[in-house]
Amino acid sequence: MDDLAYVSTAQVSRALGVGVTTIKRWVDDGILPAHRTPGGHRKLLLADVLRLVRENDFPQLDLARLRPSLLSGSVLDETKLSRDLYAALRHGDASAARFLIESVDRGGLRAATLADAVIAPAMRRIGLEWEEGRIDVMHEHRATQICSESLYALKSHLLSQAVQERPVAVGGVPEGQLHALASQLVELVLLEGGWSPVNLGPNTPFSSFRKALTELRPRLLWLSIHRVEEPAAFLAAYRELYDDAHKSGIPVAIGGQGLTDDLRALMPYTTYGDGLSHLADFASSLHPRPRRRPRGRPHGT
Amino acid sequence: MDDLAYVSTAQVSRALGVGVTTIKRWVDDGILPAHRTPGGHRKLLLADVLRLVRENDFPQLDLARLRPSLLSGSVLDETKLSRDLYAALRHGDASAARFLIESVDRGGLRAATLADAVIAPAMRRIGLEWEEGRIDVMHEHRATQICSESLYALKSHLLSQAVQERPVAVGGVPEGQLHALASQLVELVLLEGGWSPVNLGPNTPFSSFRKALTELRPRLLWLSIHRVEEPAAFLAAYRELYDDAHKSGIPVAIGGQGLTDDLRALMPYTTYGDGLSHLADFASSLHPRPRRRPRGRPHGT
DNA sequence: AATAAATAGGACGATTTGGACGATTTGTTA
DNA sequence: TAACAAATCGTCCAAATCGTCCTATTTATT
Repeated sequence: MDDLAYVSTAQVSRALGVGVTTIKRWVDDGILPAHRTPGGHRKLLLADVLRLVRENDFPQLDLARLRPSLLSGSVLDETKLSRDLYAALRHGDASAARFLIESVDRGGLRAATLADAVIAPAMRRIGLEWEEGRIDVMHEHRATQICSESLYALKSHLLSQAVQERPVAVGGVPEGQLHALASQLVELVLLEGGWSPVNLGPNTPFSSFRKALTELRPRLLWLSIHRVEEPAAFLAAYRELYDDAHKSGIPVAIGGQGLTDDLRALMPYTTYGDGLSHLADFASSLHPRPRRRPRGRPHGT
Repeated sequence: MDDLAYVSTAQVSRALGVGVTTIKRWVDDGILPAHRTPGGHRKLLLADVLRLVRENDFPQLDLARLRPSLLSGSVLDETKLSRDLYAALRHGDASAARFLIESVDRGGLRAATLADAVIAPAMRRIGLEWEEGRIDVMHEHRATQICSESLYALKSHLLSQAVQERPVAVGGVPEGQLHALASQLVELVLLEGGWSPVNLGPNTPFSSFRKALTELRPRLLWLSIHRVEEPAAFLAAYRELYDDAHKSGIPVAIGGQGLTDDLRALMPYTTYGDGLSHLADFASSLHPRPRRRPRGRPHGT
């Protein structure tokens, strides 16, 4: 009875902007396929609705309202997801990539898992192919853009069901570095963990992070490191920032593939170099997230 | 049905003071976009109607009649919007910014207007304050991130009601340049104009654009120029790209605040340096959407 | 002024839509 | 398991919309 792939007539009618009676008639006339419960209630397969809307020129108000999972019952397999995502990114299929990434949310996978087990492998593989000269930078850029866009869509989704009163976390990608994707993933992980992330984006000077510490008074600071050109200068600047944060009692989480073991050994705490799952755990140790149980009849969504 | 986004032909005809038949004809002629129910009833998006009204400068518009709740008092004023957006960005109020940017679409403003009259002034003002040292880079970065996020949300919205069969346009920001915002706005403008934009993002080598030309066979290439460090090298690389595109018969649109008059004078076609409205016009000349034809007897014969 | 082409708008029967109604089903809570 | 509230059912009917045909108006050319 937990099959989320089904939607009711009322849900569809709201999403398509027509009356409930009309939906019922469409089903009865065979325009919309539907199953019936023993009691006679119509159960529409979301996939059918979406297909008909796309194939014909149906009105469509807000299909996002029909959020429940499209993956009827099938267990989410991160490995397969990652492979599918890789294929979609490789061929520049934006809508497929977006669908896959959003399905992660619908399927109840954690954001940290999405990052570590789905997106990271896919992007790493694309990066590898680029280094081997099997694809152009163009493909890599296109993949990054599509990924970024899909992640923003997902964030928008998480944001819509977020509660108030969240501790602030500030972070970004230090100066000289452009890879914004990792920082976006951190945003998602923190958002899911009940935080209010403020992403300063790529190429942000260390001084700006320090400014943000005093002005925004976050309870966590994160840094994504993609590659370190000059370790000495980097370490010096980082230590200064770290001292600042330490004085204010603000923990620092730093990670990314640019964070080599050599580097890590020389840095004061706290790294999440082994993946965003580490960061998620660390963050939730700072701010244990209260769990809610949905109450009452409304099964809507 | 008092659902918010859709209106009927009769409602529009009353609000605009024209006959119902006329509205129907406009829809049938493609002047006014509309969806169809399976039964054949037209469903017009309020935003599309407002866009038409705004652009054709209707003499008598009783739009308050259409949706009092949506337009309550707020005659969309780009100047005010821009000021409000500036304030939201300045204070890091992401949800306010997102609301403002989405309200532009609800109110029927064109994407090009959003870019030229709302976002550009707000971001320019923030950039100015930064140069004058009145705010930190942090604020500028935060504003950019918030803007970017809101624009992605808007794009996602436009995408959900897009049709198939769109010509492809490819573009991005050339190497050495990081300001991705402008390219995002181009994406929106093209999307609204019926294109399928492929954004290669910031810091894309010229060679990649050329690769994209042969591989994706776009019908338009766009470049966003934020700042040119070495004009000579830039011009050389650009000319090479332009020649490639020209050979394939692909028009090139180039613009951005880095495109000074000096530079422009030395470049082969087609610039949109004066704003995205220019780009929108240019793009729609390549892929014309149905417009109101001039009345009377056609010229010549 | 006369003319042709294109748009505007009213009228018609036929079709579609959506709200209202009491009866029934469904999922959660006691 | 019983009780309950929310959601859905089927049916009926008024209102809205459809497509078509016909005529009036506007506009640019002759």
